[in-house]
Parts: sequence; structure tokens; C-alpha cells
Amino acid sequence: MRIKSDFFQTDPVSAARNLIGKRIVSQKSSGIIVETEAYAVKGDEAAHTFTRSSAREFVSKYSAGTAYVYLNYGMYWLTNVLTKGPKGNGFVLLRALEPENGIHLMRNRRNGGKIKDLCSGPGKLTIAMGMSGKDHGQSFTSPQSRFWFEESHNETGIVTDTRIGITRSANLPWRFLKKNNAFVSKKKAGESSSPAS
DNA sequence: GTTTGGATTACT
DNA sequence: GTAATCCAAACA
Repeated sequence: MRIKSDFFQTDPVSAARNLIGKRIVSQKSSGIIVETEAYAVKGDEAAHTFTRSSAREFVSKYSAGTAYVYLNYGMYWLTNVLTKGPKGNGFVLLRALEPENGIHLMRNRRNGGKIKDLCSGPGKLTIAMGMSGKDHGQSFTSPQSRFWFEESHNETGIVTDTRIGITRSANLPWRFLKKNNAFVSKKKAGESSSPAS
């Protein structure tokens, strides 16, 4: 079952949590979403809408389920989904996938590497799924979309964590991970591989 | 007009 | 630990 736009007609935190375990399909590849983060238009200093007028313009111009793709650190495209609902608008950042179908295509786009590392980060998964800035403003939920989400009956075992890679509003528990999944970008804060003793 | 700081990744 | 490399905000 393809996910319809009403799935994204809610606040970004709910949508980010609900996307864990769902399938994303793009360019003849697919994967299960194992890591997301939420960014809210209101009360979130880490969101683009806090500093960028172009982001606020994007929110008013497009509807829920639209792709917000932007260039980060001058070199990597990061993929977000716009959410709009009564409790507030915002974005869900796709941070990691467990590759499923079309793995050979993902490896070609990513220039090789281990399957575990193909989509273990927002920049990597955008490349692996064949997406880039040209997809900015395209819909995930219209019938003619080049990419979409599907139900997968995999939506169990969700862990909550704080967002990573940001400075402002870094204490909000708005990062969601699939429990015990080896394909996430980094482990939950406090589960460091070399704990202090 | 110039400076600064990122929602990152790959390599040492 | 740090280089790579672009955009837009903030400052002058």
C-alpha cells in the first residue's frame, strides 16, 4: 500500500516516528526507513525555517508530503518530507535506510562500499536512492511521483533519541531509530562503542 | 563586499 | 582529527 498525503497532515514529530519501519521506493531501489529526525516550524531553533526565509516560503507554497531537498556543507543533498497539520508544520529528515531492492543500483550510485554503509546517513541515502536537488519541491504522495513511501508491516521497536549534528535546540528528543538495527547512522547517545569505565 | 557556520562524509 | 566545498545569513 502506497502512503497517501494525509499521512503527512500532522506535526513533524508524529510523522517522523510513524515513518520508522516504512518502505521508501525511488529510482528502482527501495529500503526500510530505520532512522529519522523531526524539525518543527515553531519553537525549533535548529529548523531551517528558524533562519531561512526560503524555507518559510517553501512551507507556505507546498502541501504535506512534498520533498524538501537541500545542499549541506556544500557537498551533500539531504532529503526531508514536509508535514502540515493542526498541531504544527515541519519537516522529517530521512537519516538512514536498510537497503532492500535494487542494491546493485545503490552501489553504483554510491561508488561501491558495504551494504551496511550504503544508506547509513542522510547524505548517503539521498545519493543511494538516486535523488538530489532536482527533486526539491517534488511530491512523495502524488500518483505520478518518482518516489514514494509504502506500508511494510515492519513498524515495531522504535527508540527515541536526541538529534545529532546540530547545535541549537539539541536537547529535543526528536530522533527516532529502529531498535537493534545495524543500518542506522550512529548508535543512540550513551551507547558509545568505547564507554568510559 | 566579506566573513562565518552549517540537519556530512571519507580518509588519515 | 580534518579536508572538501556551497549557500545564505549576518555584519561592515
